[in-house]
Amino acid sequence: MPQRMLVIPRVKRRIIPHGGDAMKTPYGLKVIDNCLNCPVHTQRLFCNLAPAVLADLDSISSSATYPRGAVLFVEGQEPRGVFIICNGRVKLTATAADGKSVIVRVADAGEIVGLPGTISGQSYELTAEALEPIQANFVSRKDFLQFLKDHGDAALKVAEMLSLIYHEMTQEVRYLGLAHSAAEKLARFLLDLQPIPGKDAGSPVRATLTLTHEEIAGMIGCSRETVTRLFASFKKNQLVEVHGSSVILKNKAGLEDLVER
Amino acid sequence: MPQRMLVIPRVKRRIIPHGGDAMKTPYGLKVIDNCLNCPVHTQRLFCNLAPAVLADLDSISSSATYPRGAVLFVEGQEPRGVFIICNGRVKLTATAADGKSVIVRVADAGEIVGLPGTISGQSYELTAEALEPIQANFVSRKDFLQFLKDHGDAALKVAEMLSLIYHEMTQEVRYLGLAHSAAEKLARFLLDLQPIPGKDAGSPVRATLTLTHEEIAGMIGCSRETVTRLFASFKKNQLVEVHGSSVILKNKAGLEDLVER
DNA sequence: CTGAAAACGTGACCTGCGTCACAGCGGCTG
DNA sequence: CAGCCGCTGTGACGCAGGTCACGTTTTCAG
Repeated sequence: MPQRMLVIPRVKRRIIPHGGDAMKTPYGLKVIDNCLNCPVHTQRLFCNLAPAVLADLDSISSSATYPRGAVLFVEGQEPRGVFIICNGRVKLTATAADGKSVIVRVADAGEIVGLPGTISGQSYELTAEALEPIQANFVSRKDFLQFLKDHGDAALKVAEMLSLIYHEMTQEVRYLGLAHSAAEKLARFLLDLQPIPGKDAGSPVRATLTLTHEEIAGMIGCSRETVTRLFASFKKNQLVEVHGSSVILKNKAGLEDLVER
Repeated sequence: MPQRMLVIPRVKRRIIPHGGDAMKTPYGLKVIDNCLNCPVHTQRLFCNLAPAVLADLDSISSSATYPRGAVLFVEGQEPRGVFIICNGRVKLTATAADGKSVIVRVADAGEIVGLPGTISGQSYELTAEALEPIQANFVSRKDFLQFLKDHGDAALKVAEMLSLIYHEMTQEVRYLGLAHSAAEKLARFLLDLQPIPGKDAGSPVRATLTLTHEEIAGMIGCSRETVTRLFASFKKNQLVEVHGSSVILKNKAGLEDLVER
């Protein structure tokens, strides 16, 4: 497999517009220019950390935007540091020698990628690629480790984050190891989607699905064709409805049946 | 599936004798009675931590021994705390509703189990069961979190451990997701075994394998019969030799071929 | 708008391995 | 020492889903 470029400049997919009125980049991102103001940080990342600590983090991080398809790092690389995602999503994949790959996790805004490698010093075990145009803060390994040494509470927070991504990884193992059929895996995948909070009382769950069939196949461990076929069969059986990029789980109980059994 | 007892008192397997001249329990363990003296701690666990910190840890941990088959915790339980394994090995499995299970990781002496759940507060995601009679120190969640708050360097160390178990989990995903055949998975499994350090210069690698075919099947994600059949075929093709519980990789290159391709 | 590439849809084929069933075989245990 | 249970070994069978091949639709850059 040829070594891929670190940053693939091609931007293929339609830009997903983000709400808010911040400055727009060529990729349609709103730019966050300061860690202290970043809503993501205060909400999820290092919540409850003192502003002084955040300011410290800000001083060592450098922000950048990347187009869709940009590769933040490749598995096997020496860990250079962590990327704190401000905006957009990043997919983390494990790749085999023949190019076959499994999407282990999709990191959303507010999450950190490259954390385990950076902490342990072992080479990155996954490849990180932007699913959409993203903005991310990079913190070098050296600076980040020093930052954690200086701020014990941040270190604890990092341990918490590691626990969360460990949890997501466990889900992945369940997909790959504990399913009897591809249908079961796809059903579980659909049920795991974040429901759109819009109308919550209504029973048919809606969710947005910005992954291709091929990417879904990577996540649940089957071939692209199987995903296509299963979607067709699910539609026929009134389990789901697909309109563009939004999925409606028409019969949630039916999907749960597929998983439970 | 019936809820299993927390501790299964039956001891079926032959006791694996441990070296050393410490006191022997009914299970054949040598007992370590103090964290400060425990060779495991100083070597791997919280290495480089100040003795005062270790003493603190000692004061909040309670030691116990468990027979083979004892279940330290079950997936889905509220996280009660962590178990620091002093002696013996613990297998961590994810189980499906129908009883099918995947061994995610085997934790050796010096490692901690129950860490992610304890840190994040989410319920244990795996089930921990003693593969052999073990001795372990239990630290309650409350005490452990306080301990980490008090000792920032320990928190960093915990983050490191989490990174390591994350790494092992990644291996598991590779087994389950990126292999073309069961033969490839078994070959990778055999190559991942810890070689016995005895005679290192000799090319045929030796390793001890204290897992049953069924357990191996759980680790690489296939059926017990397939493991048996593959072992037979590997023997026929002069790839491995099995003598009791020790495995000799006669043709390491041949095994690597199976993995690479 | 328009052409090309990516994504989706579907049929045919075939094989790897799960499943079932049962047979030897140690080795605890009473 | 007898009987039982857990582990290993092997054959037969079937099918889920991978793979290939190709057509259609959608996306998007210039």
